[in-house]
Amino acid sequence: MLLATWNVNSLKARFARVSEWIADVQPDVLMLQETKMTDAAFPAGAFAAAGYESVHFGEGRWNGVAILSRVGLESPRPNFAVGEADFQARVVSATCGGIVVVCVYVPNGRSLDDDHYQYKLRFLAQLRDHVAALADPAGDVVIGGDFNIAPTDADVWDPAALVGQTHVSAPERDALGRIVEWGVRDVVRDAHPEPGLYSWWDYRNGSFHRGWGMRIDLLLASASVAARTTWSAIDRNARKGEQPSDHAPVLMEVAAR
DNA sequence: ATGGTGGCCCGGCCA
Repeated sequence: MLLATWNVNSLKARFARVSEWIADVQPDVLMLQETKMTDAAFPAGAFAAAGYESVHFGEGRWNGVAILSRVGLESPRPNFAVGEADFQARVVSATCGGIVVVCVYVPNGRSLDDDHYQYKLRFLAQLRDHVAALADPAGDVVIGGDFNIAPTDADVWDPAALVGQTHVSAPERDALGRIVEWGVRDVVRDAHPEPGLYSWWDYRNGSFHRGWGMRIDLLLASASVAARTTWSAIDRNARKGEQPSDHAPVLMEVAAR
């Protein structure tokens, strides 16, 4: 079973590229972030024609998350299962092929002194509680998405350039750590210890070609899924070419139980 | 590295 996550930075702008990528890669489960569309605008029919059930949780201009699956899609759930509903469309969950799939678009944070950064930290705490309410760490769970956090300094091109900024600060890394401690592993990092592995590059300054990237899109799997993960990768080729997203898809292959 | 891009939608926000 091939699972993937991709921040597409507008599904409307990226629909052709996403469709081509799906046809080429044939993922069984695909988590999308930043669809930037309403539920009414979500092209569920086109995905159904390609063999995928889907659930979309959108708001329109910003955010928006979705799960596509061709191995079944049960118990679709927009937003958080515990606490107050988030005011933005940033998390959607479902069970696909026996795996509890949580697709998340974590707030950016903007800057450490911004209210949005405090929102990011609250969001991460609630995400941990959400996952704990929906799933058992002894079961099959994958939390995938754009976390807007580089877990360690090995996940950024130049740690010195980012001191004092979001994505690398200790509080957000700790908040991510509390999700990991609940019972998931960063399967891409487990398989690829080398530095220079990134999933996002700023559109500005030729960052992609200069290698100025960060690994902020993650696939976090429970122990049983991680143990059956046979392959994982970041498809940086998808960051090339005409009208790319600023994020690359991240993939993992899981053997049957 | 503090913005030279790109998405929303059409001036300004967001990443």
